Amino acid sequence: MPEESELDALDARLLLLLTDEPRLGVLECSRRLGVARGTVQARMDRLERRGVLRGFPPDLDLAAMGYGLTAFAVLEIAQGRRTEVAERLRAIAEVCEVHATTGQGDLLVRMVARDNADLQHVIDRVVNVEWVSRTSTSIALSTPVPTRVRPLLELAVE
Amino acid sequence: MPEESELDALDARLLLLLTDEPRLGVLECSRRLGVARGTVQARMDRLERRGVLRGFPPDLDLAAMGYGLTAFAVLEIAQGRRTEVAERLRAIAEVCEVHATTGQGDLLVRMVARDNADLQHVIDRVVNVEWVSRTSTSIALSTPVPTRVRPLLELAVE
DNA sequence: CACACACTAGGCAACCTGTCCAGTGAAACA
DNA sequence: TGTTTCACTGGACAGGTTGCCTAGTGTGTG
Repeated sequence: MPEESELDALDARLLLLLTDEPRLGVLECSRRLGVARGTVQARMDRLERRGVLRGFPPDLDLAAMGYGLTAFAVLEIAQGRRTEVAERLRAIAEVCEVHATTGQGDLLVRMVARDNADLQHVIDRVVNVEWVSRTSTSIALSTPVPTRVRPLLELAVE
Repeated sequence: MPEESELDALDARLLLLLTDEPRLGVLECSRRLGVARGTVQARMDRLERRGVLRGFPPDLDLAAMGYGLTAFAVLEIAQGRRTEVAERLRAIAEVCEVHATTGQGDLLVRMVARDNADLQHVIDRVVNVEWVSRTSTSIALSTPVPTRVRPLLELAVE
């Protein structure tokens, strides 16, 4: 039984369809793809089992929720304190994402805020976390390419 | 008619519920929240109209799809060429996200790759884009805080 | 006091879901 | 070559859900 972690064309077409119109049900998908309903159902089950398809979380627009500002911070932290720092960052609601990256113990943080005053406050909390030494923060002015997976799916369709 | 871009407690509880169990239908949500079905329906319609709720896109695990590596690049670009550079970056499938940030014309790029060789290839394509001057790239080793919105919703519940 | 508004509670037909089943073609195996 | 496995098709079924609508209630505003 080969690992087969690759997506075949049908998987990719299905995911592409769901990406464009997430509300579609299994039946409608089967019609659009020209396959039987059971097939679509089986594919979705398999994708979930394999962990490729995690689910269908609501896609929220933070800006529309009042969090119009996004900022990134690169944190340089004390040796061996990544876990502790990450934990403290996790406790800050406005911190939306943290990545540990190569380099001397760096963390890349994405955060949001309601306005400049709020952002100042959030940044303060982030950079004042214990064991954080040097930091450099920059504000997102625009997002020329919003988070996307579509192109990778298109590749998989062949 | 006030702007009212704020979420009230019910909105937040609904979104929280959908965040945890996205598959729930309107009826089930109404049961869990202890309100009438029509109310949930009305709230969801309103959230969509306001642009807060964009939809329910499939959440794909790129690692499970074979793209196990994530890298970030900060690009310094020639004055006034942000649009052109962004366009060329958009054409690269592995580029999953681009933000324009404060600083001297910087772009923050997130990209993925299948393995080290592939990553090398992707990075090359990104940093060789026209008008890109200095670049600095780092590889994501882990993600202590995966993309999340939940804490902000919890704040809104009060 | 009247009106608008949000919510509740219920009813209806059309549709979809989960779950079976039998039949087919192709690839893998002995 | 004959057999088994597997994915897919096409169809069936009951039960739940959706979209849509109506009527009644309570609250806040002018």
